[in-house]
Amino acid sequence: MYDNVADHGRGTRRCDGARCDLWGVVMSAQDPPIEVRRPTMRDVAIRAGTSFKTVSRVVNDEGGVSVELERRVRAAIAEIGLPPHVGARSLRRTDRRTATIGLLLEDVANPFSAAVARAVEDVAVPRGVIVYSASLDEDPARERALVTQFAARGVDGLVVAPAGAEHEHLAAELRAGTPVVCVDRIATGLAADAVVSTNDTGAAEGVRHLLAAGHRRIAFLGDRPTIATAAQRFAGYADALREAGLPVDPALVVEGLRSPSDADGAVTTLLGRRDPPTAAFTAQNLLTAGAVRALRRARVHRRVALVGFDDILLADLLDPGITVVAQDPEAIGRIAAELLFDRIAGGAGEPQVRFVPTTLIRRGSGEIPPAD
Amino acid sequence: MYDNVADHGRGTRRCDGARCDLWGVVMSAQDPPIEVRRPTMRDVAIRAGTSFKTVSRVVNDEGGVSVELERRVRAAIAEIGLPPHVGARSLRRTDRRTATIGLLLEDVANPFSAAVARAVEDVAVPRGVIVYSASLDEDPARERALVTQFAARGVDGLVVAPAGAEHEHLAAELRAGTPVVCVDRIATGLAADAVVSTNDTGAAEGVRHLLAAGHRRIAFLGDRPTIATAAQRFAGYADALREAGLPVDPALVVEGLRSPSDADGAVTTLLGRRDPPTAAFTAQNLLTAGAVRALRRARVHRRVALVGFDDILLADLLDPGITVVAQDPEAIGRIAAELLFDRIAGGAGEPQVRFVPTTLIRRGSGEIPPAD
DNA sequence: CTGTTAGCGCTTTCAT
DNA sequence: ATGAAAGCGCTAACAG
Repeated sequence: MYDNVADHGRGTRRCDGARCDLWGVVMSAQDPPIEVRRPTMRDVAIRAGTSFKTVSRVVNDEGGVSVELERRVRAAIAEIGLPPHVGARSLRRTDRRTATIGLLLEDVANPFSAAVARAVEDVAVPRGVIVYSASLDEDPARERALVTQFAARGVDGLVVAPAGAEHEHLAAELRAGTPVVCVDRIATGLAADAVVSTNDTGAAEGVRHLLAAGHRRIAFLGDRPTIATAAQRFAGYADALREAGLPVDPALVVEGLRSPSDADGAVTTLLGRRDPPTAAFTAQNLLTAGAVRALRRARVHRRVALVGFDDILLADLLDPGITVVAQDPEAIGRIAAELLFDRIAGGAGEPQVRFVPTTLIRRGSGEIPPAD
Repeated sequence: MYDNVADHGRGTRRCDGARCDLWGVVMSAQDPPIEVRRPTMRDVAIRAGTSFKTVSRVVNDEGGVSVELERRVRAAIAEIGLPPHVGARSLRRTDRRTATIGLLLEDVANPFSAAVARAVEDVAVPRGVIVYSASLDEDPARERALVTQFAARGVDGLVVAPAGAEHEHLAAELRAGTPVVCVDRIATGLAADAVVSTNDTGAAEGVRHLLAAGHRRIAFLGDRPTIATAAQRFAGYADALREAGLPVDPALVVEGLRSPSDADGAVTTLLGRRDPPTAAFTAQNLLTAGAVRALRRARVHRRVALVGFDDILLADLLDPGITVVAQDPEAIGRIAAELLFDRIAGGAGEPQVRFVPTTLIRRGSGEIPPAD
């Protein structure tokens, strides 16, 4: 919007040209709102025949107001209303709180992110705190811009699933006194709390499950390895193979998959090989969906085993049901929000990393034995 | 949080007891942030050897600043930074804009709501506007409280999927000059724009599809009829039956279902009847999931036809695939956000209702002929 | 107990 | 072209 809402400082880009002064300078006068100004403490004070400081005292339960005056003030408020003005309050208050936090996730439309968002909200709202939310799409520039936007509105804290490897903008927030908690991914080098799934051991458990069924040629389908979770899940895959004395066959590892159709294509290619894998491990929810699609199309969904990381709705109703390493996004979101509010309340001490365990859910696809 | 963030006015409840003064009065002094105060225009001005008004001019591209001074100001900003302060700016500005909107949906974790949220964000963020989001869970009191919270932070507009039938709090926002756009549901009696699916004709199309396959005993499974969308979808069901000259059999209509397991139970009960339905129409995404589960457990998923309203991930991979009347949540969110920004920009004129068409997607479950 | 004054960071208005 | 002063709505720090 206004070009100066952008960060003016330290090299972050300013107004991006075309979109400057977007909403024009004045509001159109057509169809004017019936009531223009919301009542303020001053209005209430006049109505109650007192000073606005007294109104402030009443509203803040500061005490030291006679019952009679308080009664009059409350009556005035009941008549004309007194919507709180958090911006003005935060401006003057020593703690500068806005009762607002920012939430930055990969994509609020992804079921995992959405569940995390809901859990964060459920911790925040009962505390009277409301939540900005935004999607990053793995774009570090977008993350920086949104952190700036949130900071410009004085959020009390940030919950972030960091995109990319560079976290100086988050470190700057920390330095300025805004607590940050990472979810889903640990921001390496950043002194912030983090709440993550047991990605490596969870993935290893899933792959071990396939190994136990007798598979030796297990494909790995993952997102970009620059994404920490993707890398950790691959590490778990590799660990499990190593334990079993098997090498990681690069021909069976496909990374950098960004969508269900990417996964679909990758599986289709793998199945076309001379010696195709007898099982696959998909390292993310949407990739699992894509893999299932490919297996069905090739009509091998009852012959090729599949274990997916992260659960999906309806996965149990497919035939066979999809065996998954389920995460617990509600716990991740809840714990992250709790840690954040601890820090906002002044909680000190070393940053902590909380691991939320995954659960292997056997539903059929992971129990298919190797065909050969 | 602070008890006075709650609405002080007009009977809305104040501090709810236990949660008053939540975060304590002062921030703990342990582990103090390295840098306490973010730089302001005054700091930059001192550094540049000018007045802070000049800094304001530079930052706002107001013009009327000599090139030399502007250079110095920009240099100072580059050195010490100048994070924008939207709260302070909005306080003084005539338009009072905060470049912030509020989004109130049924449940941000529901795939439909989540897709709407993402679409709204994608319209807002490129405009430099960020989004508060919250879930209502069909609770009108929660809606009122959250609208108050949003208003207390000076949102420029609201996108709401209203819970309940009473919209006075939204009317009050409208009167105070804050535009409101409804999504998913029309708020009757409220002079606000709305963007909704063609619930009645869409549902009718789905039911007609079952009738065309020869079904005469078609069950309806829906949410609470007090929810406008649920009522409209039922109306579509009834219309389609009426067109076919069939009565609505109350024994086949189950409403008030709130969860997948509710739907599961209802279908199981219906199947246990002497003359069970040969087909079912489920009026919401999660109810469809529950119904599928029940049909599978009873092993009649290939004998009893099913059409669901609203699409679900993986619905195409089930066996049979689930025939759905798909909504277009991305379009709903995008159009709602566009309408909202039009109003924020001063767009006048009568409130408009935009209908977003649904699409029947045939996948198998809806094409099963009646068994008898 | 009550009110006055100052000032948060910024834009507006008005001088210069 | 530049700056000083006022003030947005509120809380903090002092009066009385």
